[in-house]
Amino acid sequence: MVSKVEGRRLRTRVKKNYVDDDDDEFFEEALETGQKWRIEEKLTTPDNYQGKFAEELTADEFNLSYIQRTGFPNPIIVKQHRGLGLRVPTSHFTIHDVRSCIGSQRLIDVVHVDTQESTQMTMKSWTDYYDQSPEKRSQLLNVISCEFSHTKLEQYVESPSIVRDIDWVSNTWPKYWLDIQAQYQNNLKQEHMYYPKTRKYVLMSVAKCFTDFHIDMGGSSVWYHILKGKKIFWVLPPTESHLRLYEEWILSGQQNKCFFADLCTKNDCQMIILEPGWTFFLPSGWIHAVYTVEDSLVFGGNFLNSFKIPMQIQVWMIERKVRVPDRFRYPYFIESMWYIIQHYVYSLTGITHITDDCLEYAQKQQETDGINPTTPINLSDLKPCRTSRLLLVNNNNNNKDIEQQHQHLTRFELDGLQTLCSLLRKLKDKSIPEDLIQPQQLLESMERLLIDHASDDSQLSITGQSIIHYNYNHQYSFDTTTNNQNETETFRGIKRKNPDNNNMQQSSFHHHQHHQHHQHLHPSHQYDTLSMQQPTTNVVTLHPSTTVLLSGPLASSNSSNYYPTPHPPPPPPPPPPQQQQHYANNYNQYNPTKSPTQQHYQTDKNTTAKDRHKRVRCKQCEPCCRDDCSECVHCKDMPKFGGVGKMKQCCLTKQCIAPILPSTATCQICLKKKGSRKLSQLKPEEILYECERCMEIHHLPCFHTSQSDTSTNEGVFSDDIPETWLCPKCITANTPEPPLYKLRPIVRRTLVTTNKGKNGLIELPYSDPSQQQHHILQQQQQQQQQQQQQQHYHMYGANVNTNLHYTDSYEIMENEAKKRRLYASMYTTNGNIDSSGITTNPSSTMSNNLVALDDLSQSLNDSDLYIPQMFAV
DNA sequence: GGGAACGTCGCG
DNA sequence: CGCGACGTTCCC
Repeated sequence: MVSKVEGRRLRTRVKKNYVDDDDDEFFEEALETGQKWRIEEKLTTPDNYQGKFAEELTADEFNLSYIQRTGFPNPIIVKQHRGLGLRVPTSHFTIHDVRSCIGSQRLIDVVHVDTQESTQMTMKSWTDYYDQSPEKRSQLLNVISCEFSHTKLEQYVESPSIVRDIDWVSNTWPKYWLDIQAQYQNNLKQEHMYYPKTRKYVLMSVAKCFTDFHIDMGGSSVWYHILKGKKIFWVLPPTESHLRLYEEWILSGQQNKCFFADLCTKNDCQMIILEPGWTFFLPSGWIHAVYTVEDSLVFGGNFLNSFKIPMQIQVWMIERKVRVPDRFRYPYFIESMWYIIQHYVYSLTGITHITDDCLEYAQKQQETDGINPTTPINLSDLKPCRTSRLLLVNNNNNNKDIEQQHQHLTRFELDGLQTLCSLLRKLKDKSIPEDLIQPQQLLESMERLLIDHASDDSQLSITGQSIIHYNYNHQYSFDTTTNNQNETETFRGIKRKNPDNNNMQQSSFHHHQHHQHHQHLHPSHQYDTLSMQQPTTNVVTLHPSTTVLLSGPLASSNSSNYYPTPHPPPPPPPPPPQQQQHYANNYNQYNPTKSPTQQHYQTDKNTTAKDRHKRVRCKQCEPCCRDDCSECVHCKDMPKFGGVGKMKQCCLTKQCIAPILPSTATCQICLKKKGSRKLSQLKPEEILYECERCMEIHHLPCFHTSQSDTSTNEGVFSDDIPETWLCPKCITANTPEPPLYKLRPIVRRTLVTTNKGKNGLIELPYSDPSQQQHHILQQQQQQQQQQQQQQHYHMYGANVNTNLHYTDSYEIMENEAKKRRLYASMYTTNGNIDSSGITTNPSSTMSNNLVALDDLSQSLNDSDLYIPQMFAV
């Protein structure tokens, strides 16, 4: 332990309130005497970090009422996540599954732990690195900023419902921007970010990774769920003195000389050890560092919320002051604030400041999604208007009604919104979203509302209900408990008269006609701080841990123009650009309006359903082997969980990662069926490959016998989907990539297990016996005394899936690749058996017509005609 | 709600 | 082991 931080004098002096940046002898002294600290020392001296901040709560206790009551002041640990509304895979989920879901070719930001600098690599390279034994890893690499919204992985992970209740993005950011993002997500040439894409991160860290002290961007709060591995956090509350000290520490640029927590007293910092299965919540502004004890897989997300506004703004100011590059700051921070006041004004008065186009788009989406075909508009989309006290008085309501209907705001919200309004006033017309009508009037409305609510009763504000809650992902939401009862009364006025008319002349969306729609754009809208420049990197991923990068190469980069300008809303969103793309990119796009494993195929209008080749679940991957979660919308509909069984859809957590060809799939040449044998039991020449473009299915020998004329080209095998390639024929013909919106669905088949436990009993994961009773009663009412009588319900047991064999999706693909190499070594291009026999060296495949994706990527470059997108690294 | 695909079981 | 009847799952 370096003595400088042990000295009492230093600790007492850090307590002083710093007034002047330049007058900081203490800090200089600490840095001068400092030398590179060693993490091992910090790990073995937990006594130095004895702060008592973190609270351990149950999932039930950490609810919205808790936040309304306390303002979420301290870190929270929830050890049993059941009841949080959190959805995560089982611990059998691996980073290879992550790779299968987000794509081998996906670029991810990787932190070099030694320097805390960040570079990019493909997901494939990352898994190769991770697979090495710790001794063989030449350096410590850490992935902490892989945002996976709009990929296939999205469906397996859902944030805790408390987060979704209060998160600004989920609740107030116009949905069409999210939809546009979804369409562009997998275009590697398209880097725009259309909303603060910070909701779902996967963190993959090998043992001994360390992330130095930092504050999450924009003062965002965080949730983490430790799926595997163990993490150690050092956390410090965002007090004035800590923040000041932190600022200086960052500006000193000498973080490696000094372990930040050692600048404070032992009661200022708490060391928290997080175990697998735990969920951790860190409030806004907390200064923290993280150490990874063992290889770990963590899911998490960053979110802004209305209970932490002053701290969010303070951190935003600090970031400005210490010049954190825009790309590492919370994107659209100011725009988010405009949207949140828009939402508050709307929720409290019923007046919307969002353009008609946006609302119309939301309405159309509802219709096309078919979520609620009988109602023209999603009711959770547009909350019933809460009547403000002022309006009620104006409407001559009596006092009793007023008090009953008045929506009380918490002190945290009132103070925060006050601060927020003053900031927006100061910024004048900067960074106002263009889809806001009359923003200055909106700001005034918000300020008037704050006066109106100044005397709100903090007790009455604890409602357990979120004022801003909007169920952003309705169809795939975990909890469907937020149904609105007040629908008819509130929304009777909502109807577009001229849906085809692009000119916004109607004001029928508004309950209060003093709104001037034709002035829909504020003349002085500007995007000074966020105007778009052509970026130089591929996929934008934000670094939630901003400041650790300050000393890196990116710190000096001019990225002030990193984010795109949000254009006026163009609903419906434009179709994605028609570019040639390799399936490695397309396949991992997740289209939430379709079945979650439907990203594989193109649609051809000329082909009928009969011509299509369907896919079935592999029955080996982690999701295939799970039990029904009992909590998702599909499960809740199932009769065995008390539902009516109308949806008849597979559990959302059980969507197959690596769907395979069905046993009825037939080779186009020899007409032989695949049969019921497992993929692993097939000989190399017996494996069927389906071309992702022409959809034809062949055995490799059959293909090469029949296609000797195209032998100059090589097939490209998928790294992510079994039994899939891009056939040489399509490469030669340069068959165009079908547009994304024509992606063809696949069919999944029978499950590998039923949910019948021992003795045919069904296990129900109820933690509360009364809830269980309730469902049994429901069941009995619905089913009468039919054959259901022999079904008994048991508490959820710990012995889940004990007799199942999980196979890593990577294993499946590796197995396939091995066989391919074997095949390639045995057969020459024209299908004759090569007398040289088996070759184990993979590089020998280069001499054949079959190469793995990676081999090919080495032999071609950007200008190659066939699959240019895959090399966009 | 139809119906394809597939698992299970009994029979030969 | 192959076959058909039957039940289940779940895409459409």
